[in-house]
Amino acid sequence: MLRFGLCCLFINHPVLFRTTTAKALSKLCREEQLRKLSEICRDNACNLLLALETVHRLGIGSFRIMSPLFPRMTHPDVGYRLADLPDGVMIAQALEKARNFSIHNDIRLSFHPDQFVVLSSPHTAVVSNSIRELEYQGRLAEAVGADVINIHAGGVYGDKQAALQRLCVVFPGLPASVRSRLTLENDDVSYTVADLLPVCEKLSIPLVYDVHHHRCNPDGLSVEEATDLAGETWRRLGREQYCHISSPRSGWGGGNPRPHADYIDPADFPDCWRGRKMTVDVEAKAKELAVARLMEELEKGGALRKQCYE
DNA sequence: GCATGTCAAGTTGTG
DNA sequence: CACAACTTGACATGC
Repeated sequence: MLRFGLCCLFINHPVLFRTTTAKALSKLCREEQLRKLSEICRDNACNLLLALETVHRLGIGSFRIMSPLFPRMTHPDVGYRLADLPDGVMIAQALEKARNFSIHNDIRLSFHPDQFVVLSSPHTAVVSNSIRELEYQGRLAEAVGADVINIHAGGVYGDKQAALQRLCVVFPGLPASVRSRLTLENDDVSYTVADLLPVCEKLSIPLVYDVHHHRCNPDGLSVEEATDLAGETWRRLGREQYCHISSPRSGWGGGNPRPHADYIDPADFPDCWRGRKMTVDVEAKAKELAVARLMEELEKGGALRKQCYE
């Protein structure tokens, strides 16, 4: 019923994603740049399939694809298109293989653009860069068959409603590949589930509920209420709910609860999530080991609980 | 070889 | 006002 997701990386399996920097690229002529990028993109596209095979073998049902799968693709100086790369065709075929594998084995795929993608910014340059990055992730999501591109609502700039309004104005101008996949996630400093629900309703997009962020940045809703309200945004679109879980590195008593721990404390896993049909991304530094341990512990806990009742 | 500093981008909160 | 925290490890550089 519950499907667990791994975020981007492995710590115990030889699946490595390569990258490069704009600075390093800028020292090369265009032809050399494209040759280098082509190799990296080809390796990463092949490793994506390896990553999916590995999560499938581990019994993990979802995978978040790292944003720089094709590094610096939207960079103003060194950006490029797949068609520009010597191995462009082979790379597209590798993505197609990853797509077929995920469909055949029911592995749900998602993207999570990082903090630089801000649709609520009052600065037009920030917004247009964000749109460019989203377009890139939209094309990628289409190619590999990912159904979610999840972002935060961004900054507040002293007026939350005005910021959310800007986001709403930008949304209809996004390409269909992005609009049909875009989701909003509650964050740990600014936007809560209560803040985002009206926006998600207005735009007809789902809300990704991060329970750790909710605990860091509460809004009066209980975990169960937030889960149900967020769940409704998925249900009415006929889609499977998506949530995030993590545990605080240094516990909940004092200190900063925001940094993520290596593993998930099963006590942080909401009881009301058990047995639901949904995807839960595990945001933990021990990566696939943390997903495996959480799955084990929940099974054990479930069994123990059952014994208690009997 | 190995250690260390660097990396496109935004925003907030702290010192 | 400047800087670290978000999060993050691979790459590039320099010894």
